[in-house]
Amino acid sequence: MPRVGLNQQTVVREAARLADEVGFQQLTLAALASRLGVALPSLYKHVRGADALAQKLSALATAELATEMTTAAVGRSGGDALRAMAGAYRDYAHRHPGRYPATQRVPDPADPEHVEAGERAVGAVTAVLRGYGLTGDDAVDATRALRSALHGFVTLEAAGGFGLPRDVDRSYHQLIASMDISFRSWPGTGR
Amino acid sequence: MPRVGLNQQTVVREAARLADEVGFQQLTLAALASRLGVALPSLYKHVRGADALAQKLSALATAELATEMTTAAVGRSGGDALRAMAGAYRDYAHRHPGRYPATQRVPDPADPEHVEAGERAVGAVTAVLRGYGLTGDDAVDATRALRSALHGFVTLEAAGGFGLPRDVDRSYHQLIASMDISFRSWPGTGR
DNA sequence: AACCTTGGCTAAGTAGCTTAGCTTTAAGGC
DNA sequence: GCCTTAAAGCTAAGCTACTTAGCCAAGGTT
Repeated sequence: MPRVGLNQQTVVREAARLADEVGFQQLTLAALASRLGVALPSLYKHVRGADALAQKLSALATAELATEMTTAAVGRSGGDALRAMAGAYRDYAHRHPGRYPATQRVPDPADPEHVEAGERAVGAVTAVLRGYGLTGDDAVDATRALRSALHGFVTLEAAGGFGLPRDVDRSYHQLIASMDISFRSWPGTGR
Repeated sequence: MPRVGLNQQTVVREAARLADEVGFQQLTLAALASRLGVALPSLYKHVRGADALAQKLSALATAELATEMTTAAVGRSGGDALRAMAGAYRDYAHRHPGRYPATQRVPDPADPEHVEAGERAVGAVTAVLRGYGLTGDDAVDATRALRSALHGFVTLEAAGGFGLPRDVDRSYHQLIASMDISFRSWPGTGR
């Protein structure tokens, strides 16, 4: 039988494509193998198993997301940067419905690329917040707040949790606008 | 063989307990059956299958969460009500780590109790926002914002997504304080 | 007491993941 | 140009989990 010529990268990339098509939960080794034209156990030559594949997919998606967030914010500051980054975040989740959930996995400490990607993503947020004059503990709190808002919104939206007809784009716009206001007066919010 | 005397309610309740112990993803019919002292297929006399069980569990958890949110906010208004409700929300997620994820499932339209529970939960949020003078489209946007923030925070926290040592309780407090500020000036945030 | 509904059971089939161990390809050394 | 060998594929087999089919007994109803 002619070799297909796979390696870890091709396998993980195809898994990402498949996940976007069928959903992260429905990503299965069997489907992936048949997509790659290979018997299922052959995948084990390239990834250690289903869990390891999910972890690698997480690393890939996190790196992509970090890059898009960073790119969106570059050359902007303050509310401008915030809106651009938030837009890029939700846009990524829309374009890659199967990869996005993978980004929520905690980076594998043994995978330097994964760790680096996670740091880049958080760093992008931190950089935007620095434009509001937020540093130290305030920056940590604000980063958590922003990540919560973005992730929560995108997740609820994907789950179909927003039942009402009210335009979801506008709701997102309002959410980001409210975060902008919050960040401007952050240190005065509760201590 | 002596009958155990199960019914749907006992099965779902035990599933909730088990989920809290082992995690929602690890809730399995096999474990549930052995916990109830019954062979696995016997469960099918009470629930239609694994998916239906998850849906029933969602209904149970949503109802509980709605009740706790409502109870926390009763007799309070404005920021006071907001803080109480937000505290109850996160507290529920902490006390019931297995049930909480189940609440994110969209209610089954064919299950009136489930639908009602979902409406109660959203209604509790809406009621709090009415205390800020938010109604109509503004209320819809603000509800989505608040749900996103709460759900996002709790989810990231549960996933271990907050790596830094900075106190998570304080970050949550700051998040709620910032939402309070946002809601006070909501109509002026972006239109 | 006979009946029949219901809650339990065993058996068997499906899908998904994993491991073991074999074969063949094709790359590199001689 | 052949030989060796690492790597990439394969089949076979076993595990866990869910589901369906069909049987049997418990226990309430008439």
